[in-house]
Amino acid sequence: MSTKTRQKPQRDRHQEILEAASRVITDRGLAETRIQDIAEVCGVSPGLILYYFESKDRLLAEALTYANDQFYLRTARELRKMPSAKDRLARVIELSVPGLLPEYDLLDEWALWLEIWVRALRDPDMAKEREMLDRRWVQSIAEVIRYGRQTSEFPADGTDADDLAMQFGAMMDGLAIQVMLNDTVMTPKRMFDICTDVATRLIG
Amino acid sequence: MSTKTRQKPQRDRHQEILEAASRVITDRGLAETRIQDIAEVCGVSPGLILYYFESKDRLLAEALTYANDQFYLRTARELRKMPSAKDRLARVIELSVPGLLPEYDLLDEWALWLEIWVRALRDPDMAKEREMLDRRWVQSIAEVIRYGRQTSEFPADGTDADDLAMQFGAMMDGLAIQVMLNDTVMTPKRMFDICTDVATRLIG
DNA sequence: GGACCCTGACTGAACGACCAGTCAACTCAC
DNA sequence: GTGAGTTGACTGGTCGTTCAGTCAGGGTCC
Repeated sequence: MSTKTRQKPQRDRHQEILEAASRVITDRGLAETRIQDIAEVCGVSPGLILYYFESKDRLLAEALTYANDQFYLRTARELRKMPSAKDRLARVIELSVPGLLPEYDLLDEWALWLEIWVRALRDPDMAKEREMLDRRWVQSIAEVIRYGRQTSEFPADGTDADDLAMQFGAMMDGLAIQVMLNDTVMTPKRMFDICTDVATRLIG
Repeated sequence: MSTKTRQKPQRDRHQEILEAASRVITDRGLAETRIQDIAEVCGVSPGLILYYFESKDRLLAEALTYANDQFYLRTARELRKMPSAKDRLARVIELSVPGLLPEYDLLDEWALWLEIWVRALRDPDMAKEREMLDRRWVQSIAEVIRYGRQTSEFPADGTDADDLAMQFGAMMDGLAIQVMLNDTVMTPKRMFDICTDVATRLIG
């Protein structure tokens, strides 16, 4: 919508800074991220960053989960619109393979996960946050399974949907790490094939 | 326990520093590791660290893989001595669960893996090194499987041993991340049970 | 055996680069 | 005019790296 006050009130600086920060973190890595870098991406002075966030540390912590949060919300919305459980599952797999879909920055998403994990090692708050993000994602895989069993697309006699989702998710995490790190053997396509194959065998 | 008498030609400073460095990295994290910290653990001046290593960066890179290398060699030796393939597999699982065995510092091993991954994201040399370490480990799982099929402890009609080892290894990686990060649901015991269960179903 | 020198491990003060966080001053919409 | 938003120079501290110098042991020559 058009506004006469075209500059400031419209622009959400808080969010803008979070986006810039997660951009810089994916590019440079958490440890090499400087306030100056974030300010430059925003086209703003370094002082302003500290005007909106009480410290660099807090900003980085928020930025780490921000991008993942956005990704989850987008994906959950997308999945809900698909009528077929098989399509939903296929989409989940596609979205879990780093670098498979060029239109998504899945490599970036995964790079942020790595940084979250490292930080969670020594920051209990981040550890809690990670668990929440992870649980939520595994939960939505489980829901796809339950949905498919309900619509009879998947056989209903298998393992508990939550356990299945958890094991399947763990395997995808492990594979994604290899793909993300440019493993010569584990290419995006290979990971996709493996996941599809395992899904067919375990889920339906 | 170290006396200030300087005469040990036996003492390998290079190795001593690598051990101190990986100790500090596991305690403080790669990003928070200072040369001063490493020097203190060695009971030595900061200058000496740079006397043995051309830069902090090189030292850290070496230290990251050093501990994992030691772990692998120790484990490979141990496995070779066990006559039963089932015992070997059980041991591999035990050794893959962070925090399960108090006598091993498995949490430390895994914390170093995380740091290796993050560094490998932007350091091609480290990426190559990681792939080598990973491949070696998966390979030794595959060998356990092949060994068990040879001794008829495992059924021989299953999937290709290398593929199996790779999928199984990936799942353990994913689960280990959760355990390592103090997930409330994924405890060491639960991971162990899941791995044992999956191993029984997939391998034998 | 002792005087001398050489080597190299080791020290720690000093340097300089870098950077998070502060703050006084400025802008501009209301 | 007020105050939220914004600037950018500045401060204080940290830390990697350098380097001139110390010191102990061993070799060599007399």
